Amino acid sequence: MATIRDVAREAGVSIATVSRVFNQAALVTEATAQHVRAVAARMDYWPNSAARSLITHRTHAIGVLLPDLYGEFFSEVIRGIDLAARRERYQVLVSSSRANAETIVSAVRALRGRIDGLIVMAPDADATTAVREFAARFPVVLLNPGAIAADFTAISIANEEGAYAAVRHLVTLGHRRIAMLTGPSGNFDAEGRRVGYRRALQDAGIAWDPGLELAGDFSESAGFHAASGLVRLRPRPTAVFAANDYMAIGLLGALRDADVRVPQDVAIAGFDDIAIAQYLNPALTTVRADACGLGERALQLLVPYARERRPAEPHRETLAASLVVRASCGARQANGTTLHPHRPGQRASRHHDERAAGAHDGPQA
Amino acid sequence: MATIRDVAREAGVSIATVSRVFNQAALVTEATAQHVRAVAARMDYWPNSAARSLITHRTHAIGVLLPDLYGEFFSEVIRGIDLAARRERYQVLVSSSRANAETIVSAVRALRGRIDGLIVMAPDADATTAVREFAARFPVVLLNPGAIAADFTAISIANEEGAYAAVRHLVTLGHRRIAMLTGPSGNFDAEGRRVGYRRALQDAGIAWDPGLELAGDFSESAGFHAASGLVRLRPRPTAVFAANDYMAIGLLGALRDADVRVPQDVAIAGFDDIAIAQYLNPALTTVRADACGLGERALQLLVPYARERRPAEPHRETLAASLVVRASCGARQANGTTLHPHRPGQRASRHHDERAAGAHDGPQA
DNA sequence: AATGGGCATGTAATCGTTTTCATCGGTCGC
DNA sequence: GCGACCGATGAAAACGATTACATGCCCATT
Repeated sequence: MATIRDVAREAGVSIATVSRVFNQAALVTEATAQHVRAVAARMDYWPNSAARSLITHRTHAIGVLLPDLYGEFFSEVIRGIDLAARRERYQVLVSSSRANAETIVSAVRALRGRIDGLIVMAPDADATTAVREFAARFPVVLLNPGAIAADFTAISIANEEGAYAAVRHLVTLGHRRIAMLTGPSGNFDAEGRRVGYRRALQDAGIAWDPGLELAGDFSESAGFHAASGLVRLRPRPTAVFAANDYMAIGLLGALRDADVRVPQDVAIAGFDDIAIAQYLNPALTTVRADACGLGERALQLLVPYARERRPAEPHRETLAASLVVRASCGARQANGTTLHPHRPGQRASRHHDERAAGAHDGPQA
Repeated sequence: MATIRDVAREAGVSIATVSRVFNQAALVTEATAQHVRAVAARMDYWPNSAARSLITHRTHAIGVLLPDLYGEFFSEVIRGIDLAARRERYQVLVSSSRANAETIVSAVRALRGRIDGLIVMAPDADATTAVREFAARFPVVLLNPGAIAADFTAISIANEEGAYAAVRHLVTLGHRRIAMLTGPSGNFDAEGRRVGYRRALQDAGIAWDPGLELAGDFSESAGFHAASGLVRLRPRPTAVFAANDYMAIGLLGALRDADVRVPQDVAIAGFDDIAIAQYLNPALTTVRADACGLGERALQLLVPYARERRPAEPHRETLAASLVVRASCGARQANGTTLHPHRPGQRASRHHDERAAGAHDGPQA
């Protein structure tokens, strides 16, 4: 592989000149520049990034730390980050880890020196505290952290408002006995959604019943298993708000097996609007969380700090989550499972149905 | 940030010794080593990877080039790669690009010097030729390339055998008029599946009817739109094999709107076994392609070459694809949409139903 | 004609490692 | 008791770029 020295010799200039040509930095005669570029192209030269980052202290790469590379939500987040990174000409180094503090610290350590900034998905307190110290002297943006991360730069989904909108929708349809299938305790998203659920009940003048909060863990099987507990409740709830779509899907499957009709016997709403939500039968009413946009925005936020390699200043942003009304709650569109495909693409194109009641419809947090 | 020099001074040894301690390479007294490690830990020292790779010519990172970061298949592939990379202590640099040759070349160029090896998803001829030259002098593993990539190291899904198994299943159920919803022309996966479809018909003594091959592009909307053409065919096909699950899902949605019953009026089979296939109504009979395993295996294959930085020797591997029988084809499990959730996890755990008829059941290719 | 300024280019120091080779005790064999 | 050897450590030369500073050169100004 040709080095800058080879190119310089071949082009009859000094290495400084070659360097300048490749950094469009300074004043080089256009003629010289063109000549150098031609020689470099002929020799198939490209600056060695290790040498470059050794002296500049910049890698032009950002790291992404995720609790686990599983499920559509994460993959959409990565897609958003990648999209924005391509625009900004940054490389993306992904690293998943079990969500415990220890592995996060070791992952951060392994990334050190390879990246200019870091995006961390911090779904619980453990993850947040693990990067706290690091973030004090390095550009870090957190995704969906809880309130404890007040001194970070962070961006989150409007969990509470989204959940509020979903539950209010159920209330509007006449439901009074509304159960919730919660996410794992300690998970910030899960907590936010639970809070939104309770607030919506309260605002509707419905007394909160702890017996109606069924414990889940965001997995399909949790939704599946929750069904048996659900149908045993007396009186049986007429509606269920699941903290995410996967659980709603599991629940839907189990209810079908148990011959409980949705939405006639029980209305169901989820959260996330994963791609298949609209293809379920009945199509799932859910809250759309723009995971891709979340990733994109996180990178945008990070880049200026990454460029200067200074810790990000505390700043919080929230991405609206909007309610998507479909058939599973029995709203007027109940029979209108009509799909409106457009935007053809490779493998999976994403279609968006009619949106209703944005998160902003809910009361201010 | 402390450098090796600081640690050496503080520990009262030379930098060579510190370096040796961190590379567990050579003979250093255990006492010295412990002391150095203690000092390093106290100073929060970690070797600078740029300096390291400048001199060793190794980055301990591998690149992943995907046509687009969209859809579950890709995200599962990345997950597999990440899983294996973590075991091998390699970092993963992901880079998506439109699948045309030009952007692939520029992506490869941007990755150069940052990675020790590269995994390329090469769904068509363009992508394959674009990396051909590069692969001659750099470790590259291709994912799902077509036959033209004979001189590469590559690993693929048994598209043809999987499709064969699916169509044979339909034949076994008594179907004679079986349509296929194809993938984009030029796409290797799509081609392989089409070939498997035709061969299964031929082996069953069913004449091939070009009118039964409906053009699709792997998107849900393609499946949706194909429905109208399908129901207009006379006599109407009694079964449809869709080249991937997304199209099967779109088709399912459209047929529901058109009041065509599945599987009673039309049986449907897909390909990929995406996570939600089992939750559809009816649950989708499909071919399980182990995307995660594909990614894992690709990394395993790549690592030895990456370590030595020598081009991979041509070697091809095929990952079996197995038929998963569910209700959408009306097999005996038709009413048995029972789910068997297990393996609870974060967000999305993946459940596997009973498998039947592995790809190996099909005749040898 | 001498001086100064600006612009293009070159020289050399530097980034933080790894690694070759030299050095230096100490032990062993005789 | 002495040379050979061996095992631990150190000194210094890479690796391939960036960039501060020095150096000419040319032209304009006086």
